Amino acid sequence: MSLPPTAYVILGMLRLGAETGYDIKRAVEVSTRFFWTISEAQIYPMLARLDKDGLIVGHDASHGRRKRRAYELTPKGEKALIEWLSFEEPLPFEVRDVALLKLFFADAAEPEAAIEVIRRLRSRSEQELGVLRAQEAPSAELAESGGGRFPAIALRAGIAVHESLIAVAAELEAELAAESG
Amino acid sequence: MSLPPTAYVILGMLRLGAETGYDIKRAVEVSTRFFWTISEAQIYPMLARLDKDGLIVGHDASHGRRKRRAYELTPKGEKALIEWLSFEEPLPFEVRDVALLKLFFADAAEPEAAIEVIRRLRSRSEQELGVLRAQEAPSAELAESGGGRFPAIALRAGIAVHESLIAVAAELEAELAAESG
DNA sequence: CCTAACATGTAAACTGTTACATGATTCC
DNA sequence: GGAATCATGTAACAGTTTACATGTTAGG
Repeated sequence: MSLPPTAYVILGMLRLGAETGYDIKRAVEVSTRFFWTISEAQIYPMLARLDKDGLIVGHDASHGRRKRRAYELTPKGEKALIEWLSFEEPLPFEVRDVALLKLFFADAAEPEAAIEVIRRLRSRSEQELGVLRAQEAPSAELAESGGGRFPAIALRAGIAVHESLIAVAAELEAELAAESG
Repeated sequence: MSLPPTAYVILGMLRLGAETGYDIKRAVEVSTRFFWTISEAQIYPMLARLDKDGLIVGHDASHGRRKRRAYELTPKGEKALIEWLSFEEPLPFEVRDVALLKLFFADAAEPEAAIEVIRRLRSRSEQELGVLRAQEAPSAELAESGGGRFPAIALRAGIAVHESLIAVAAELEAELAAESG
């Protein structure tokens, strides 16, 4: 019974305290989306499947008339999560980035336009960095309250990636600006 | 007439000297795949479409009995490529990385298993770095022969990303080893 | 002679997103 | 009263990959 990474995102988020599909969605938006995105349309069917497979259990937690279904990990689900963490498998690093793609082909453009391509790449990464930095405080809090230190650590990795992209872009801008006078 | 990024990969590669679908496939494998992958099954249909749209022209270039179809950019195609480079659009940085995902959820594992997760992440990025570094010489050559400098520049960005991931992982390994040691 | 590389293409399957549909509750 | 947030779910669509199908030619 092998599960897609999406399933482990859900198991992992339930372990970190999320209860509903909606909780998971919000948690992903501010954390794992930097290295693994999942959408609503994947979450709800996957919750149903994991429940059916006995990795999680759901119960009705409606507030009055408001529908709400809360889930928690079963021992079997926790075991599956832990085993996945230690499972040896290929770990491809897949990136889709139009900004870097444009940089690669920037020889086709005029020098000024090429510099602009780099500027936009840097600006994009600066924005991403801002979002990531805004998560530093909440995830440090989570770590101190005993909720786990690794979310903050993974955040550090994401920050490092964008910082290095910004550094390369800034260097490049200086180089190219110097050339064109 | 808006085209998917895949179309620009093809236009860009033709501009850099590729002639056939096969050429494009090989070029992508050693270059753009680090920030944008495309497969055979996308290349050939897209070549046909771009030809139909007048952005490229194909002619038969068979060697004896060996089928071969060579394409080149039309002025319209080159214009489309240049306009795309300057086109303002959102530039999402999408990453799919199981290694970072496991790092995020590593609190569920025993400390030693968590360190192993980091080691594997580092080892993965070291391998990727090796592949990227192997491209430095050929892409520097391309730049010196007047074939364009930006492929080498984009490579620098890829190298920087993995170097920063390796640095973070090494730091982390030392931190965690000191704690458990 | 045989293997690797050259070369083109398609069908089926799979994955994932966008948009839609629906409605309750809380806060201003 | 209205907007934002909480909350669940599906259908249609778009994009991508895998596997298959086929054949040539250069080099060891």
